[in-house]
Amino acid sequence: MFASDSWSETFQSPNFSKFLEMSQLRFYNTASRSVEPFSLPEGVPAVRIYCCGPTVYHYAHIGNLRTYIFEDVLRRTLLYHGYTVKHVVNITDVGHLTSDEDSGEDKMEKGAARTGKTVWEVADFYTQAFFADIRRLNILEPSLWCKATDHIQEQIDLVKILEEKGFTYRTSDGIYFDSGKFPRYADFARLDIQGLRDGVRIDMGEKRNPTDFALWKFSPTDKKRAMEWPSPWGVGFPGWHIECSAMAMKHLGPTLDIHCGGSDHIRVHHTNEIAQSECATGQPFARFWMHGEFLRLGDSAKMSKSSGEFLTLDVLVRKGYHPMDYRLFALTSHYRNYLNFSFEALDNARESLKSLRKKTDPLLGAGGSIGSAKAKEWQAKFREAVGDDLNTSKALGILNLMLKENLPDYEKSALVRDFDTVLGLGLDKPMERTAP
RNA sequence: GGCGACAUACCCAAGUUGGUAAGGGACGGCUCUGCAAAAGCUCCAUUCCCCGGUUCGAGUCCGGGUGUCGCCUCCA
Repeated sequence: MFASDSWSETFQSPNFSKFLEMSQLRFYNTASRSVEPFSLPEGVPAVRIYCCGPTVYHYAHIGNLRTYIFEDVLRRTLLYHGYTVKHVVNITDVGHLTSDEDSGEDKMEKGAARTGKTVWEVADFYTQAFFADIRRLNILEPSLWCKATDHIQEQIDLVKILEEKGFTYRTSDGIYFDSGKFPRYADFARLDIQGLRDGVRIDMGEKRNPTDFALWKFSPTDKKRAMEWPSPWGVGFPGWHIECSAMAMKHLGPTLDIHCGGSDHIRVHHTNEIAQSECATGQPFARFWMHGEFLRLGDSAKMSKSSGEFLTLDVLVRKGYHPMDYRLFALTSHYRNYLNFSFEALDNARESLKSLRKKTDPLLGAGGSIGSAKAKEWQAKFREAVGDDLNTSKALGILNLMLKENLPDYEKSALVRDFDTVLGLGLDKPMERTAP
């Protein structure tokens, strides 16, 4: 072995093994606050993913949609890396109150009051509107959509288990989870329990701990709720958090591989899901927790449904943008970073998609497969970028560079199709733009 | 007030374990048409909020400062 071998070493084993290592999927796990290699436990045939879905009391705004795009890219990346995926998303159509203190209004009833419809009509209307958004954004349908109101019995059963194991107590308005009996309660969100206790603003009411939450709420005595069910504890409705645990475990088993949601869910919702699920089963609830960061608005407008004004996909379409413009916009940044939304930025994305399509459309007719070493290299780069905690921004850069590369059209065509299985920009078929 | 995040060109944005700033859009220039547009080509950060420090070498590490934002109320 000569010293001059350094050149050939570059193409031999040390780097090849490094390449294999690098092509391993890596995801940021909120539970550990670090990027970890992802793989499936022995004997598990499919990746079990549960994503917190919409509360269907209003339209989804573009911030919500950003999270679903992130989850879609995750799903597509797992498929791209050869995994089978069992993906469950819930539709919250009952029990989500406007406050985590278990004292606010029911969002569904609020939606009904606003629109003059029944809660069931409201749920159906916004569920359909949500599905329409999902389709327009080219988001893959989950393996299963599940509605909270279709799983009332499962939720009651889960509360019963918690009751039998001594994790619950009764107050005048419901059955509560006693977070004081789950020592690891604060760990996931790294909560400062003492600080919460000291916080003057929290009105505990009959709760034993500030972090306790309702598992089952009793219907008010003075009026009849539109949605209520009998239970061993009295007529009422399930608390918001219990639905996710009940449905996730029913459809995916006691332990999930990945649980997703928006970053706002870390502190309360997911912390509560972990507490109630792990207390019920004695097993870890999710191996990976992945959270999408918020979209931010440049100035005055707030991404808050509560404020009454927010941007929906429909609004963007009415302004002449194509849903894929928004998808590309979302893909330009990393899902764990804030993304600043402005119409100037969206214009950028639109122009960017136009010029991208100018390069890829002529390739549409060219069939072919990825054969040459050079093409395989581009594929490996893309695969590594997207597998590195979903670095879509980098992946987009690779797409652009690849298109400039000197490769035969049939290979470029094959690569575009290949990349688009993850990007989901619809580059594999023509796109018509109605607006100017 | 408490806790936390972020700060890269006109805009969006990537940047593994420090090794000498991806990509996209806009703008400008050029080519071809030429009324214009379209299209193609090309240019575009000696520099990463500021000040110190460690280092042969820092956007990347450490300390301090400034700024923006978020959470502690509802939000994906």
